[in-house]
Amino acid sequence: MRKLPAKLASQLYDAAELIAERGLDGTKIDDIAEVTGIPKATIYYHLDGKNGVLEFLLTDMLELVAGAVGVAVSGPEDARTRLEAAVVAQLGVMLEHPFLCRALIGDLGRVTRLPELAAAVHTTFYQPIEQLLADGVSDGSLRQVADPSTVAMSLFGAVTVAGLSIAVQAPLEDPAADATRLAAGVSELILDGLATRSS
Amino acid sequence: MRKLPAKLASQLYDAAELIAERGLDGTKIDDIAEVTGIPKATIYYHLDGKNGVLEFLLTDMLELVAGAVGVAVSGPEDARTRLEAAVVAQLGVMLEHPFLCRALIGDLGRVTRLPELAAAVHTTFYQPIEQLLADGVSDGSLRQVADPSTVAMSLFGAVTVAGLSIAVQAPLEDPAADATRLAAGVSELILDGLATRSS
Amino acid sequence: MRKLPAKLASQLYDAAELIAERGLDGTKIDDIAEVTGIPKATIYYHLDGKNGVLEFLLTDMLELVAGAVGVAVSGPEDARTRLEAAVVAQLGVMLEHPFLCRALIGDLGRVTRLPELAAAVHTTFYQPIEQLLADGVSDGSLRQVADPSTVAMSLFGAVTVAGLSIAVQAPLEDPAADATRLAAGVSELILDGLATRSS
Amino acid sequence: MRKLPAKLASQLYDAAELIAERGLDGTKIDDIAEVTGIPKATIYYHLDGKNGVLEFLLTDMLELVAGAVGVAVSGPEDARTRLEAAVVAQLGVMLEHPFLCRALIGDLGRVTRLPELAAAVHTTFYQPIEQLLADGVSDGSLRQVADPSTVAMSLFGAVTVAGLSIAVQAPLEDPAADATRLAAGVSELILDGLATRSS
DNA sequence: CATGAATGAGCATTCATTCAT
DNA sequence: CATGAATGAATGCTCATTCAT
Repeated sequence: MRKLPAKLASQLYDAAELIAERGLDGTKIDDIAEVTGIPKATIYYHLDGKNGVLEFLLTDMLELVAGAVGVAVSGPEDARTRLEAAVVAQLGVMLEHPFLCRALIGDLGRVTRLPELAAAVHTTFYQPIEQLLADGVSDGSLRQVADPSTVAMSLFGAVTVAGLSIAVQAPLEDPAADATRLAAGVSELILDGLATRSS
Repeated sequence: MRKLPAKLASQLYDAAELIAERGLDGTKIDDIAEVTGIPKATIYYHLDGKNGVLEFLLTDMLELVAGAVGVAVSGPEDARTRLEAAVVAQLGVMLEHPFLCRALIGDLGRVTRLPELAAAVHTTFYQPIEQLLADGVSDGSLRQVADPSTVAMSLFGAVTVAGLSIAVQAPLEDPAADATRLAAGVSELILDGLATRSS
Repeated sequence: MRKLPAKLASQLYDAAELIAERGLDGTKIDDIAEVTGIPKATIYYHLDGKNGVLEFLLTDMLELVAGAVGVAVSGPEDARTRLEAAVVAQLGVMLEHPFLCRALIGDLGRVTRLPELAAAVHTTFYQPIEQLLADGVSDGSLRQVADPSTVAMSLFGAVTVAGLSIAVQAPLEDPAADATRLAAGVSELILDGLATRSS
Repeated sequence: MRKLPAKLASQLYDAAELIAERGLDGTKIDDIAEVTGIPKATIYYHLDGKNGVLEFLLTDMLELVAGAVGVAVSGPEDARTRLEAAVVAQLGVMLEHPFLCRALIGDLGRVTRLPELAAAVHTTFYQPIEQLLADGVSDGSLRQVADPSTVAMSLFGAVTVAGLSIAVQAPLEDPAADATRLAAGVSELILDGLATRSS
């Protein structure tokens, strides 16, 4: 599992759509070899089998998300603002990589079973939210909730599912714009809630 | 694909854990035959192969969810109250059937590829929410949001992921209680939001 | 293997085309059940499985051939004339039952492996010819050949293959007429040979 | 379906007897793998499944026959002589490869269903005869017959069935000698016929 | 380094056959 | 007698993976 050459890496991305469409089990190494143009044995030479391909692809995307969200989260603003930024960041990456995104979710079971990926998913998606929640209580920009853990999970779900629902659709014209719009809708929900204010 | 006898149906449920744990592709028909006690050929006689098993199992759960949510949604109360009830209902069924639930999510990609299931998922989970959102605006119990479709999706995500995060854990002591608690946390988020009120 | 009711027998013939087309191994009992309209289990009740179906069908045809050839062979005429009549008779039955005929030949290997059928084929096709050859020498209507056994085999081949080549073709308009014409050609060959007479 | 290595090809011939004895359907790929010593998966790598094996085997034999008959047919002699030579040639190859020969006939139905084989059989066996018939009329060495097509078919049958009847028997001591003897008998029939000459 | 060739291990699916009613 | 339901047994084929070159 040496660090694979940039050229191969880029070719490998062509497999994401396949995997998103059919799942990893429904995708033969031969198929991957065909769409990427990389000989089957060469894939094996550089990566650790089929799971290795998925791992490579997703690790890559997770790093992207982690990076973008990391930046958003570590800004100087109050937690509420940073939360909004984080939502935009996550959705931005998701919509830029819809196939990877779908591959990740479509094979969530398998991802769960690959220890490294499972951990990375947790670190990438869930932890920053939890942190922001705590920060928000400290700086007064977010409410104290009764069950922060549940809320963090729900937040993650709210953002991710919204992103997915778009990612499943045909190639987007302008992913960045879509991400912003989507983020606005999601943020509205998670910040203000749905209930009407009695007063 | 005749309507399979009640006895077989009940036996078939014993396969859910297996599928949840390993994914459908990681589960051999032989394994299913073994844990359920149904001869392999008999499974094939009644169902359409491995996918058929999953389809049967999930269809069943979706009907359960649809039923429970349907009751909650069609009550006489205002939309906000019904929304809360729906959340409780969905989480209730999810926590009662954690394995089916995990199977559903772990193989989400496949579920998407099985047309009937995909449609059922949509009808079961998403549509009632969308309806409630509209109702709430009418009866004044819920805010008008800028992008109802995105919000509905997010809501669905918030509830479902929260439920899943619990379902993944070891067998629950008291699913009903957990569902109620979880629902409270989720409802708090989706109704009131996270932002502190300036006034 | 009781004597099966006439109605079933007639229905069973509808399976001949299937078997001719796909071979017995390529034909599922379910297929046979479907085209004949006889429930699968009923076929088993009356016949001895799949081979039983073939055996029934072919036995029937062999009896027909045996009968027709038998009549031709046992006439009062000289052997040469009776040989011609036998050729007409065999071809007549073959062309009347092209599907059975093709089934017989197409699965010749299997037929060979079913002892009763193998014997019946020998008795039906080969023995009468051998007998006529001997008769002809006695009554002076046929030449004495060096190797009667080989010649009998060749004769059988000449007649049968000619018949088959026609049977394979689309349904015949007038099987009897075709048989007569075909028989004339074959008889010309086997009686007069191809060589030009030097004197 | 790459051109398979000579070594494999030769090993594959060991499967002919099996197929001849049991038919292709009665022969498991595992059996073929065992007798040939070629791993099952390797057979699949080089050939197109079970049918592929038969196709390879028979194609090979047909080429042999075609070659031998081709030589006989294209000699400088008159058509009658060449016809005799062709008969010897065909029978020669048949008796040298009794198993292939039996496989061909035992699964004749299947052969018919494999387009390439069907065409090859026609080209190999039937066409040369038809040609010779025409040549013979031209050079005066063979009689003009009323229905050349039927006669060609019969000839083909006469030769082939005679060959088969021998091929079915246990391994021959001296195939070449047998072929010659057999050919003599067959040629006697097809050249001179059976009828006694009135004068 | 890269890869064409080869293969071990695995498994879903089929289907003939049985038998209780 | 006839048959719908059930299943034991069998097998063709796939595919991830290896390795010699």
